[in-house]
Amino acid sequence: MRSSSSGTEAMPRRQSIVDTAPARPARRAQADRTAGTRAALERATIDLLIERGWAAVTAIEVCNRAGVSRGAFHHHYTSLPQLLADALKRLYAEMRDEDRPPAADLGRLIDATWRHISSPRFKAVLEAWLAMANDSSLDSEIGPVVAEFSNLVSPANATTPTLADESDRALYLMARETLLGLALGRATNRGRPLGHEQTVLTQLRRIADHGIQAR
Amino acid sequence: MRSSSSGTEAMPRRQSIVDTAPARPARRAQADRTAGTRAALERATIDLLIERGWAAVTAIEVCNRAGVSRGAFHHHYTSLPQLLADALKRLYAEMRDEDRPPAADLGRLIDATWRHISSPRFKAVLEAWLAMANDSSLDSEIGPVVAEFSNLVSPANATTPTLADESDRALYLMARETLLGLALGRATNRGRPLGHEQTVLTQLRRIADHGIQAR
DNA sequence: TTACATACGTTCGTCTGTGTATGTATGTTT
DNA sequence: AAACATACATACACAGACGAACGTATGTAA
Repeated sequence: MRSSSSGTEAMPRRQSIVDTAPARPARRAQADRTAGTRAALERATIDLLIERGWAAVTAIEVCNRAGVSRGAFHHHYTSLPQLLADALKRLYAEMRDEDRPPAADLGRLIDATWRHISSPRFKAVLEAWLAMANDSSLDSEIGPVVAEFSNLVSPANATTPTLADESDRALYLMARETLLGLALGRATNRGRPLGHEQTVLTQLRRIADHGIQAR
Repeated sequence: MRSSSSGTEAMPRRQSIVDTAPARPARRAQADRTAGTRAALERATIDLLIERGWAAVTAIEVCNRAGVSRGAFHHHYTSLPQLLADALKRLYAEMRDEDRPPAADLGRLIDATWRHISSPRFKAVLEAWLAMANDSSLDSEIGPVVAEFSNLVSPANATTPTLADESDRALYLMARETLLGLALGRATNRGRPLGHEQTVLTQLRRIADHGIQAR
């Protein structure tokens, strides 16, 4: 519900100058309550998404976990997908804030990508991707947010100046898929790295560092 | 209901020799019906799993798609997870039957793995993996089947004689993760390959063919 | 302090899905 | 052809989840 304070839009006011400076410096406590419960709900949503998958994210479960009533939930969000969308937005914002300036070379770029992908929170992104592929009606509500995620960890990065070199670009694209494979392995292993993860990572790093040879 | 019925069969029969050779060569038609509807249900299950994901695989949907009644379904399977398990077993059998003798070199081994992973049906495996990670109670019913899948496309292959060489083994493990990343990309793209898939595949093949160099 | 807006709680009807009878038809055996 | 088993259908009872409607409490402005 937009806070377009009542009446303002329709009738011509005599002293409209007066409220041109609403400058409401108060309005804090309420806003804080709102921010608090919204944060609680959205965090509970993401946690649930990571721990038990998309289908388990039900309004009831989220509310229980966040410690708020279903009424409170419905006061802040019109529907469950709405909550999902906002929760993913928050997650995206958090992950992006941790982002560092663009990496200088291929190795560091891969490291940066791995930093994102290896986070436990990345499972939430996986779940969102799958959910969208499985139910196209979600596209309208959470599509835009998910698209932003793809930018965080995506071939779009592959156009950065760092990858001007064509073969570096191909190498990065490949590395990204490898890392996604590892993330998938973690996701299907309750977040724990698989046994061969280190082997794969060092192999990948070696390739990134030394390029390709004929043997 | 056990047929411990009225006396008749309890009495010693005069020509009991007659039924000592039951040798029922008939029993065809019924068996065919059974096989037919079971196949229909299991195929519908897999199709649904691929198209709309784990959560969408509901008994009602499966029955509608297979064109059988819910009663028929419950006649053949005690529960929905039971059907899922049998459907996955069938899928596994199909994929394994297409398997060829072990590849001779690293490149062919990667190709063979990619043949499995790039199949549209692989999305069903992905869904099963995620579902099991999200709901541990599924472990008892579909856990064993899913474990067999892991054998089809897994590091277990990495112990084949073909990969006696240690660096080949590491390379294969990495390649497998890369391919899984690509499969994930297809799954989240409604089965269509992503734009950079070919780039990644040729890059991967080049590495497998030529090894690593210092540049 | 009155008047209102916002935040939250509770109850309700509905829908979808599941498994359990119980009925009926079609094979199968003797 | 009678007796039985198997295959399938319909009806029912129940559980979980959703959104709407309505109630209450607590901040906020006049």
